[in-house]
Amino acid sequence: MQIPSRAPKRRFRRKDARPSEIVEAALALFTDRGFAATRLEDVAARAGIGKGTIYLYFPTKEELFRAVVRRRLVPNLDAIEAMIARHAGSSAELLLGVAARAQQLIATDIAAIPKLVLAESGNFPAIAQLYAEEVAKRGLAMLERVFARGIASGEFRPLDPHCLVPVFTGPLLQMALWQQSLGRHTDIQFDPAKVIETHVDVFLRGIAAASDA
Amino acid sequence: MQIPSRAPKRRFRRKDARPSEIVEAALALFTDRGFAATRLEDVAARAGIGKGTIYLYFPTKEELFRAVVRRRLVPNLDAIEAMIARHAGSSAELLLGVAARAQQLIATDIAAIPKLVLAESGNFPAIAQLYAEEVAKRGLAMLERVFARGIASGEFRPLDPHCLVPVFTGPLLQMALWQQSLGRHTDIQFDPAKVIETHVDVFLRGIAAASDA
DNA sequence: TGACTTAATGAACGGCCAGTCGGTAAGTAC
DNA sequence: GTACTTACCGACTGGCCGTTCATTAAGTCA
Repeated sequence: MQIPSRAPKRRFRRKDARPSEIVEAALALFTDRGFAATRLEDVAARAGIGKGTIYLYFPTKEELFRAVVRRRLVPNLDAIEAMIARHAGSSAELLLGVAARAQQLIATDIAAIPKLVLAESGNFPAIAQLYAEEVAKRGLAMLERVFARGIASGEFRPLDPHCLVPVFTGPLLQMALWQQSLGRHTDIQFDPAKVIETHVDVFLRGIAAASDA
Repeated sequence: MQIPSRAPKRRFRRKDARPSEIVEAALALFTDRGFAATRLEDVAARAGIGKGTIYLYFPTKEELFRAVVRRRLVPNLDAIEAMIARHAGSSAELLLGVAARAQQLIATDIAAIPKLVLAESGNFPAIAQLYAEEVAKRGLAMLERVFARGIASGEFRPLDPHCLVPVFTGPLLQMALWQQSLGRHTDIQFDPAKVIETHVDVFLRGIAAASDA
């Protein structure tokens, strides 16, 4: 019934490489169009394959999104977790390291993922849950421990570690979101490196136990 | 051609009240479904009118969104601006007041607007621009002035006022976004009041010029 | 009361796209 | 070579929803 319209394109069979290529293409398009507005046909085109091929590897568009989060974001969290585990110096130095790492990530396309999750959490609870469990919960626990340690050692003031987490991450998140959304539609500019440097400076001074510069 | 199917619903003519009612219904639905996923038919139903009626007052769905931003968010910005203008005490007290005001707003449905703008900025540049010009730019200038004043008076350390703005607003934004998205899909809880209190405490101590508690 | 104005209605239209599936061709075994 | 397996393709379907517009009825005025 279907007349293969014209010159059929050259095919290659590469079962192993496909999933990563699709995830890569999907993140790139989700990043600048949003999840809902991205057509799977375009993802396929960018990955250099046909639309149907995506369905050989991912059962639905939503599952593809979950794969993007798992393959691109979670490994970075692992790396930060490892960094914290192996750290020996002061807690303040550790936070500086975490912030530096976050700043690196903000410069990559990975920074778009939080925006996407935020935007789609209403329509795709499964995505929100994945992110909450595998990203937010882990990151929260991680930072709470860092703060608790610094307080226990007398380095930081005795503030609630749970409350300190969003205080610390808020400005980092704001930089990531700004770059991914409003920053593209206005002449207002922020230099993420400078803002984060200021933030860490202010934050560390603000939680320091006593005399400290 | 169209057979008015069944018992036509009772009509009322209320030209003046319609726009606000529509905006109200739209914000409520946008809030928990997102902009793209909200059907105009549902907005109409919630406002107690027919679908076509919306088009008597708003030319497109996008324009309706712009109206939501303008009617609900901008007046609050005006209020904060006025508060700053009339303030006489220290800059630290002023920032406390601004944070308290933000905390109040976070408890209302207005907190959903930033999430919506963020989410749709890619697909609707006009919305991003409206927000950037009439909300972000004004808010930025406002806070920069507060910081500059505090620095000039010797109350704050000489940090870059431009960089301080996202440092100050980041945690506030994060609380608003958390409540509107992830907070609904996980058992991780934050008490916005406590987090903001901690933030302001840490922030003020972090930017204070010298000895100060 | 009847003529007129205009707010309000909702069926129908048109365009879009996730997901399906019959079919093609690259690779493989013999 | 021939038969077979399976990665891959893309036209098509079905449903959704923003927008239109012919029609209806509420209000107004003489």
